[in-house]
Amino acid sequence: MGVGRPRNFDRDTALDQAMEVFWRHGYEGATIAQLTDAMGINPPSLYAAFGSKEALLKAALDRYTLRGEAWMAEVLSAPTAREVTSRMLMGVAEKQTDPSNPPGCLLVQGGLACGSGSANVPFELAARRAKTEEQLRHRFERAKEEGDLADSADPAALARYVSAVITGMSVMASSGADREALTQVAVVAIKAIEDQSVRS
Amino acid sequence: MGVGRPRNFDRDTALDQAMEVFWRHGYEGATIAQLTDAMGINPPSLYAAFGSKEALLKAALDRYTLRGEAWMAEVLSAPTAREVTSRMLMGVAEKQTDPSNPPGCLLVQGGLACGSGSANVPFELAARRAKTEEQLRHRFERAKEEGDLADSADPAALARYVSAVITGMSVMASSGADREALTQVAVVAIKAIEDQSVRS
DNA sequence: CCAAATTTGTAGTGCTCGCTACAAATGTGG
DNA sequence: CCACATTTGTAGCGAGCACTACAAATTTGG
Repeated sequence: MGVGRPRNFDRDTALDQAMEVFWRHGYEGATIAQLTDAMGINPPSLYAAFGSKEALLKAALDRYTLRGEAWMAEVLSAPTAREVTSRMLMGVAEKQTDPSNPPGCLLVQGGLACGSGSANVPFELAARRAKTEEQLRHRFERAKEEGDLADSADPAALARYVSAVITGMSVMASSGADREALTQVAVVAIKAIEDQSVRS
Repeated sequence: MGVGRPRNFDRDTALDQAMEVFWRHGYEGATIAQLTDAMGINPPSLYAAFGSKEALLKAALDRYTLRGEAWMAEVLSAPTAREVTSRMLMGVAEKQTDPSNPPGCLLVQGGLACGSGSANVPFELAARRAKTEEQLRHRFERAKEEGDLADSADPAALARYVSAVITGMSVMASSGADREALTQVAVVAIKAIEDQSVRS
């Protein structure tokens, strides 16, 4: 099997370091020098292991998604649309101000607008953000079938709304808002969903 | 007065072109070559008139703010907090999908995360976003005094909330959401404010 | 202990970046 | 018509970018 000199770094650990650099500086703002520095490797090792700066970003995004999957499953398993939204937004307020990570969300901080050479990075990030919205939409569709959301409710619109609030909170976090500020936003935002819930 | 060769471009017109480039590509993604191209001038003219790339951005931001001031005044002049929020969010849905501009909001697209050399650009943008939030907060404080918002309402939290929704809508717009999608978000978002309004 | 395979560290590559030196062009005041 | 002041266009500066050629180092298979 393993013929040749073995690599002396762990791929996933290095990826975590790269993730943090992209998170803090964005795709374009992150330089290969910063990345290799944080990852503790040299450029040839980076390119041998990941292929290119953009491929490294995608690998980091995959890992970012993976990291949140368990939490996301728990959020979606809440019994009602209101409770799903509450867990979601409260969790976001907490996670986006977790001091062990850069503030905000990598899928937003990574880059909304890029130079002509990296034009597809914003698309890539948008596509990944859309997945969360889609998961919420499916969950809200179920909530409507279960009679938990009002018949007049529009699951797609509600999912878009929650997704927009999450993104807004993410931007606020990245510009220094603390956990209390984000929690306040979450509390207000949940009221809009309560409004469309069938009271018990 | 005018001694020396006169410049043969209009400062504000050039600024509008620069604004569009920053809006579409972000601060870091916009190159001097793209900017001078769009502005129809050469680099020395740009630097003589504006000083640096970052100073050009600030001048463009000033103009961006100026451009929205009349609309903002009209929004804030609405009679109730609910109506202010409605005009605000509906207007945002419209403006951020106006095909005569790049989608989204320059204060977000300009850059949330930057490389180490442009670290203060995100701060500059955040400070300008905060001004809108502050205007909303003052308006909501007045609404509370006027008995239009419930005694239990927190004007600062509501302003933060509306500001977050605006930012979220802006990101959605920049990644291709159409006017209808944004309007749906606005409609849902307004319900959270209605919830804290004193019914008539 | 040698040959093949792979990674590592050094030291660059060509390119594009923001920015500017310089001289020609174009205006005003005397 | 002549200084003088300012802008313009050309051409290119040093720096930093993503990326890589290359040789030394380190492993396994025979």
